[in-house]
Amino acid sequence: MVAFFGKLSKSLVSFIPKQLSQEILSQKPQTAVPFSQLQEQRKILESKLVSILDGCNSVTQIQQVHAHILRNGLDQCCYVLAKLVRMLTKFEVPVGGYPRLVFEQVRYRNPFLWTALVRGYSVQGFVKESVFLYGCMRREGIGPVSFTFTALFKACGEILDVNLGRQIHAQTILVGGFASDLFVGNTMIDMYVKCGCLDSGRKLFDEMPERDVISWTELIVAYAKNGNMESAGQLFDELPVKDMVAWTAMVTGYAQNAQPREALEFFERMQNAGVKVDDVTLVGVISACAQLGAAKYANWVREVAESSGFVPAKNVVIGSALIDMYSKCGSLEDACKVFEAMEERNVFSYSSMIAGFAVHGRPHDALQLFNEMLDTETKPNRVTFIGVLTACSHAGMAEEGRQIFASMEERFGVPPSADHYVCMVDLLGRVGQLEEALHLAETMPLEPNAGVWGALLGACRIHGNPDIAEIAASHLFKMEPNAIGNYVLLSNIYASARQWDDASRIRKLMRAKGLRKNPACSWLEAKKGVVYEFFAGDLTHPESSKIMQVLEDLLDRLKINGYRPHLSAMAYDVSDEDKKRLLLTHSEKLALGFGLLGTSSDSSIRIMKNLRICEDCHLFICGASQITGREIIVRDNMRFHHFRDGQCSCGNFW
DNA sequence: CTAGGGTTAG
Repeated sequence: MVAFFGKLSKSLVSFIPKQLSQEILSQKPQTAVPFSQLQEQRKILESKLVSILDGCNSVTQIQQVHAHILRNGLDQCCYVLAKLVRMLTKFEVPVGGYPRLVFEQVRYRNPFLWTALVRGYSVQGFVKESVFLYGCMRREGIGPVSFTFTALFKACGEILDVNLGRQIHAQTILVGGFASDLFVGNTMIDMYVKCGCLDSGRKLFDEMPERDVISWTELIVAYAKNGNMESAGQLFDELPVKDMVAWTAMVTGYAQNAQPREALEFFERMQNAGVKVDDVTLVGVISACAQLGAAKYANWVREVAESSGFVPAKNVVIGSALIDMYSKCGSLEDACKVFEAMEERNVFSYSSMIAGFAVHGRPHDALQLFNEMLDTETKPNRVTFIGVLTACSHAGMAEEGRQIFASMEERFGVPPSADHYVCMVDLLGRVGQLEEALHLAETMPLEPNAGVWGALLGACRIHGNPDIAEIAASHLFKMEPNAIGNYVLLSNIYASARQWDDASRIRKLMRAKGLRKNPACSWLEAKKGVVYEFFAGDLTHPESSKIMQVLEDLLDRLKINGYRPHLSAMAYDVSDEDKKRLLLTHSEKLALGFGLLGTSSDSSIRIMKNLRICEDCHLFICGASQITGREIIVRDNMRFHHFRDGQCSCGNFW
């Protein structure tokens, strides 16, 4: 019987279309007897079978139960069969096949049986069919139950069809009573916010007769995703009973909105409130630590995770988050260790590790890992390719990059986005093919974003091409009129090309727009996790004279090795002596001087900077790493530079 | 049946 049925269902799966046929639905079904009015014996029987079905964890097991039902002439027990349909669709059995067949074999259909099918269609993404079936159900005079509506709203949220959602919303009121059902209300809020109609969701929330922590949390998350942490916080404060999920939503919300300190503060409050923490909470905290980029936090969060009993090797999400965090905190070794130890790896783990290699200037490791990833079942996604292309770009591997870019769509089904074009323009630009990069930007099939022109402008700085720089900048000034960096870059490109008038014209433009340079700032962590900050030209640090002495000494020794201060990019109308002085007090040099003074000679010096490292400092630190024999790691706002023995991992492209 | 998660660019 089982074998026979297995065969039958298989053939039906392939023959019954997923689209609903009018013919089948026009058969006359009849309303079933309500469960409460069933005979006692039948009640017991159905309940028993339902609990057996609940325990099934494969389609084969469900088929066995079904065979038993048919064998014993119970094929009109619609409560059990509704459960059966529900279980089948849970296992992603196509709803047009087997579950549909079960539905049709029952003559006396109850709301649960109908709903099971409505749900089935909706979870499999056949929303229109699901709604159509709901219409049929209504025509037959079958009243919906609350999860008929939750299924429909969930589907609308998936396909972002708010108009359909509003129609069904109207139905909940028309049919009566369902609009005030808590479950239905919550799914409606979720539907509205998923569709981007936060106001509708909020209105619904305000009008709901009954709300629970889930209703609140849904809105808190919606505000957070909209970048409105103020409203999220307000709601959170008003929330009478806060649970772990609500707290986590706040922690994660701050982390996702680039407010890592607030995220950590919230996490602390959460712990003080005695709320339990789980892996989801920790992922938010780890992400906040990644943004802070400090080893101090990295070590702290790892301890928190371990003391909460979460092992990175056994939790793929925690592991992936840690890989990202360690690589952003400058410790590629720790990132690798986590990656190696992981028992399961997915596209996030690989992408994070690949991006880690790319940003730390190890393109070959990135590409090797990409190839290893392809050997596994893991499919790369658009983010993976950003990492891979960035790696190619840093290694100057234009040809490999081109090939991978071309293979994205045809081999991996990932259509290149504007961001991938950014990588390609960057790739071509870095190797000096500026004309080609410009051509790509001008002819790409998508609308070029600011990143595309920014990459081109950056390449013009490396290769000193003011003409193409002007084209790129003209786009950028329109797209990002207030982004100071673009003006600075263009002005420096002009200055390097000795086009002083143009350079000062740009400076004037900046002034006219009221734009002021962000003060350059570098910082480093000394012992005990104390952070020291240095601003360019700022000699107020108590050890400034010692720091300057160290730098002067270094400068003298570097000059012997052939170093010359890189003055050309400075557009200031001051004497060369003053320029040299200004250069020597760049924030990253001050931090370096302090690092050489204040840390033991066997450890590496880790400096962070809020802007891109300057050309002169890059040269200076390269030399310093050779003279002092120290490893110096600088994280600027773009990437990591590992200086060792007079070489930098970025290959002088940055 | 309803709520919170990790990767990306100049």
